[in-house]
Amino acid sequence: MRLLLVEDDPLISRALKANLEAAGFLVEACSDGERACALGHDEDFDAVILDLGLPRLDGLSVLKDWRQTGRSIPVIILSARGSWAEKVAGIEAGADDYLAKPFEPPELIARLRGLIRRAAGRTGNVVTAGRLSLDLFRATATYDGAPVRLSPLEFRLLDLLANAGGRPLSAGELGEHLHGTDMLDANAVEALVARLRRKIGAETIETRRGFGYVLRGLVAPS
Amino acid sequence: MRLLLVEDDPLISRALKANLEAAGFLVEACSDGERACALGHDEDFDAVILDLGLPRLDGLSVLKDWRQTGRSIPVIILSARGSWAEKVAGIEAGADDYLAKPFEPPELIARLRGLIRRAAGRTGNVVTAGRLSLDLFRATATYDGAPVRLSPLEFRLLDLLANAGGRPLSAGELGEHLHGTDMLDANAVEALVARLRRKIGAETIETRRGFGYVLRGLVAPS
DNA sequence: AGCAAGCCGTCAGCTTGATGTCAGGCACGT
DNA sequence: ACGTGCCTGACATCAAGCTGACGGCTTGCT
Repeated sequence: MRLLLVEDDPLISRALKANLEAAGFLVEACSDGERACALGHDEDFDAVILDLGLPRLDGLSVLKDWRQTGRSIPVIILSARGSWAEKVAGIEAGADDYLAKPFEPPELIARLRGLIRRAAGRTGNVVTAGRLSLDLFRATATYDGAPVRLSPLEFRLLDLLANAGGRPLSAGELGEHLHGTDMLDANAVEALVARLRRKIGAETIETRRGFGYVLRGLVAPS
Repeated sequence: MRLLLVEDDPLISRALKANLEAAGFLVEACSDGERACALGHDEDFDAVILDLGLPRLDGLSVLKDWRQTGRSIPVIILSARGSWAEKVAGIEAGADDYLAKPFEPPELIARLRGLIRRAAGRTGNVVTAGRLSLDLFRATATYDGAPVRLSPLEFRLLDLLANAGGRPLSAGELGEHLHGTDMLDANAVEALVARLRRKIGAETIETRRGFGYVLRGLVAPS
């Protein structure tokens, strides 16, 4: 988990960095708005902690710039001022969360985890659908956090559903894509689905009679 | 924008509801955990405002239940207690945001807008006709925001009407297009329409005696 | 090689929801 | 008022899907 910490007060920055690293994050710190803006564009972070009072370029402006150029990194805003008008401005600028100083590091960490978990569904190789999460790159799956052993076909089936973005895929379609050459018999797919359901929970794969199968609770990867 | 407001204090609930409605939200209020849980499962909301201290079923439990069963509705938690341990628990249970009482309604509204905007993610090609909306991509429909289960033929029937751009389609025409090969009996179409009306509201499909059927309040997709 | 384990296509029986049909009942246009 | 055209509740069918069982195969280990 790689974080960008943008905070001009060196004391706070250092303390926070230590805290976050202790929590297992990889932290990149920077202290002015322009550099933050550039880093946000050039590198990939799982989340950003953004202070509002910054030299050279205000935090809100940095955020707006990212959002306007399509960067969708999760951003949590820090501010010394606790007025709700501030918060509103931050959220409207596209922040994903807001935290007023002073705050307890554990809260920040919890919020970061929440943000990252939620953002994971739409970024990179991890897709979540309800209690299931798939790492498409490493070909692994977890259910309720516990790893699940999936056979190759089972995994590809889930992969297809996950990448369908909510469109129901019929047994026919699935069979076609699963078995490159000939179409797999529809019943074979049904059997596969049955076996999968036993592993990852029946509710995860929803049947839409006449349409096909859909992953329930899918966070669309866009 | 349809909201579910879960709050047991009738005073707060009423005031908040008024505020939110003034802000243009459609608000459904309920005051106990079990009902909230059921509503969250059965209907579709754009976001949920969830109080923690609830009779019959605690707010956190409600939230966990939703998350475990794959409901990914944005949830913002309210709590009288402002301890960060509380917040952490809420966020780890899957809340998308947290607000401590007392708070200013405008802040709640701003946060809600932020949440909904972020969750909106992918909408796809959606057609609306009055209180009905059809997602042609996902083959789903909602009526007043609540999901409606449609059979394949029902869905295709609506699809045809939606793409007719206001021209009335006779039972004969519909029967022809619906059943690729032979023409479907006109009465079969009538029966289909009847079933459909029971699901999506009688006023949505208008009968033009002698001409056919039209979707009322259709918004052209192109 | 010999054996056990795991993967996966096929079958057959069963459950459930989808849909065509029928027979009246209602309503609108004249 | 009257006669089509439309609406609908009930029913009969039937296809879509679900499962448990089985057996052929491949893989890995001894």
